[in-house]
Amino acid sequence: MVVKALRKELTELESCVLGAVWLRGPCTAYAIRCEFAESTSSYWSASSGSIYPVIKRLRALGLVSAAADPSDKRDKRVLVATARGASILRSWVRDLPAWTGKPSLDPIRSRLNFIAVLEDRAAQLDFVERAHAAARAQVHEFRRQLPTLKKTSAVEYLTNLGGLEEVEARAHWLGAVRKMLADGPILK
Amino acid sequence: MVVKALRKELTELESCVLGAVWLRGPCTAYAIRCEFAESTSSYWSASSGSIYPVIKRLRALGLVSAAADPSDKRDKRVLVATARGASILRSWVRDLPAWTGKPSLDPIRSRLNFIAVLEDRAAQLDFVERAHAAARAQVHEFRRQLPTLKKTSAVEYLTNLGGLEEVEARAHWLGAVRKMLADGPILK
DNA sequence: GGCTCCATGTAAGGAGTTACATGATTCA
DNA sequence: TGAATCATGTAACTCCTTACATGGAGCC
Repeated sequence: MVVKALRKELTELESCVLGAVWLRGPCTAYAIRCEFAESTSSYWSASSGSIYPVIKRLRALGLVSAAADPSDKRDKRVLVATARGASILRSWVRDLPAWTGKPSLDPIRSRLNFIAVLEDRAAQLDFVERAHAAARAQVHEFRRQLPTLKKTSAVEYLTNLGGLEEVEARAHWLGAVRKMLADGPILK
Repeated sequence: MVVKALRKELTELESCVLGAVWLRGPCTAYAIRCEFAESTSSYWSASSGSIYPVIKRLRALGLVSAAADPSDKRDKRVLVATARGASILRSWVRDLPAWTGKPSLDPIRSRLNFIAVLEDRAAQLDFVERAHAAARAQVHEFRRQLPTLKKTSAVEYLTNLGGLEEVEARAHWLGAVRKMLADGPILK
């Protein structure tokens, strides 16, 4: 395996796949794919068309190694993160780029910018209330699954707690938007 | 101008550009570009290489119309959203897809998943504390500029309030992570 | 005359998406 | 024996990115 130089930083997806291999390995690419698919915060499709090329790149960079499983007649390959892979992962985690401190791209916030396109108060209120309801539903979803995680894994518990607090904040904010819209003039 | 059919939904960027033209128009593509560049939540580079092709597509779809300014010797074109554009924008704002209810992709949360790669407690604590400090800095940044927005524009005030509440939640969460790490065992 | 800002674009490339394709294994 | 799952991949496409290219307008 020829190890290519890192011409630039890994993408978020590449880093997360590397992390998953480091954390769960030895395991197959398929297992990683399933984990991404089941994950609550699956912002990636994690289809075979994305995951296998990512693994290929990580292997070419010498960050992940793959060994064929002789007991399996299929093309099953067992992945492990290399020492170099762990080192790159470590600096990805540690060296927070400046943009990671900024708020994320919230699709509700994006849409609220143009709420004036909804011409009457009823339509604006309806929009805000549906977004609010969706946020509260997500809060309940997180609250439902947090207790089991608390027993299983401290890290998984904490990451899900982060998701919970984010959607709680969104729900709280939308409550304020709703109140401002109900009490004040139409937004334009 | 031949109007193409919408073969699928607009991307978030395309919708936001359409929204900006609808809101600020008549204006040039350059003005839109500047607005995106200055925006706090600029998740897009908004370079000319992205903005002009987007405008081109929106024009081809008949959502934005462009008129040459005879008083200007340059290739200056003044953009306005068409009625069809306003209608598409309206449904983009109104019809929230299911995924918009989910928590966003938080790079800190992504990294926390693999915090075990930082091998000693000091390194883990250092990571959490730096993320915490960055979040609090962002909170102060938002708090600083909110009062002026309150007077200027209700919508801009509300969207920035949303950003503030998100980073406040993140800061609060990282405080909890810090405490758990300081009081309990190392994360793995 | 040169510098900065206004203004519009193209070209090459990368990363991720959907859709397609293949075959072994396991279990009812 | 047939269906679901395990397992790996390719092909075409889209969108966005960086870098490059051009030229007028205004100002010192």
